[in-house]
Amino acid sequence: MPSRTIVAKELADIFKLLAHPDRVRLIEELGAGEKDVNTLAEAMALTSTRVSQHLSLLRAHRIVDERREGRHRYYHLQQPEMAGWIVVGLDFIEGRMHNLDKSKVRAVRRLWAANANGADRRD
Amino acid sequence: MPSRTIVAKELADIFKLLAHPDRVRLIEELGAGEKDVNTLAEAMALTSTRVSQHLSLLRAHRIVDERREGRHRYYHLQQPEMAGWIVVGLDFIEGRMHNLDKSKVRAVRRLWAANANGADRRD
DNA sequence: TCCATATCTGCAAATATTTGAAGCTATTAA
DNA sequence: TTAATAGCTTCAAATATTTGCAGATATGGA
Repeated sequence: MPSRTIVAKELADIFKLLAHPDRVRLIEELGAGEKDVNTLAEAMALTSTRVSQHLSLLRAHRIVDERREGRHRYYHLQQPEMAGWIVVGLDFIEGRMHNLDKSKVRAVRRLWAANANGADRRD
Repeated sequence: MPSRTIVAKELADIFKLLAHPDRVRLIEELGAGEKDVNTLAEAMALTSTRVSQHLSLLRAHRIVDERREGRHRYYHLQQPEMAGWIVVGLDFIEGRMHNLDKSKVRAVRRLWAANANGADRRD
């Protein structure tokens, strides 16, 4: 099988993992640094079970990794740059939205970009 | 609904469109400039029906656009930068592959990056 | 008419999502 | 030291969705 085909398949797999709004948000939340499951669940207004399921999928594909401390599990992105990469993707949805909603996209971009910067500090 | 939620949903929709190897390749092919359906079908070793269906999906979501000339339809990316953005995504799959396959990723990156440059020339 | 492409049909089979209940493990309370 | 609790994970099962794809037919230009 040609390399292009293999690589396209792998890329498609990644995109499949990102093709769920909860998981997109999860990655952006983690772009700001590691967080435990409950913190994520609260921030996203989801049950922790659901968050845990998403995380287990992302973990299986090495998108995130966990660190255990006491009875908490802190998750972080294996490749922190991924959060920033997704933010770039916002450029492509801006054109598809009603004018009224474009400002929302820009607001979210600012929010998420700030989070990513937070992760860069690595303090 | 909070902006973050709306935007995450939109992003997830884009990722869903990209979550098919044929469509990833399609976008990379178009990253090199506009092409008609048959050219794409040959390059990708798919039936033109198949290619046409993928394109119609991408068209419906304004990822690509067509230009008719005689009985041909030439397709191009609405946002040519998208091809380059996807190439950046290769960084994230490199870590997940066996060492032997990493070189394949790099080879494909060179190939696709060259195509994208071709598109920049706009000649 | 022929060619290039689109659309329609229809379905199978895979696939993902979601929820509740049950199960672990580490801490805290008794 | 045992029992209770907190924080998560995992399992099971119902459901929803999809979505991928082939083959036949339609359309519109040359």
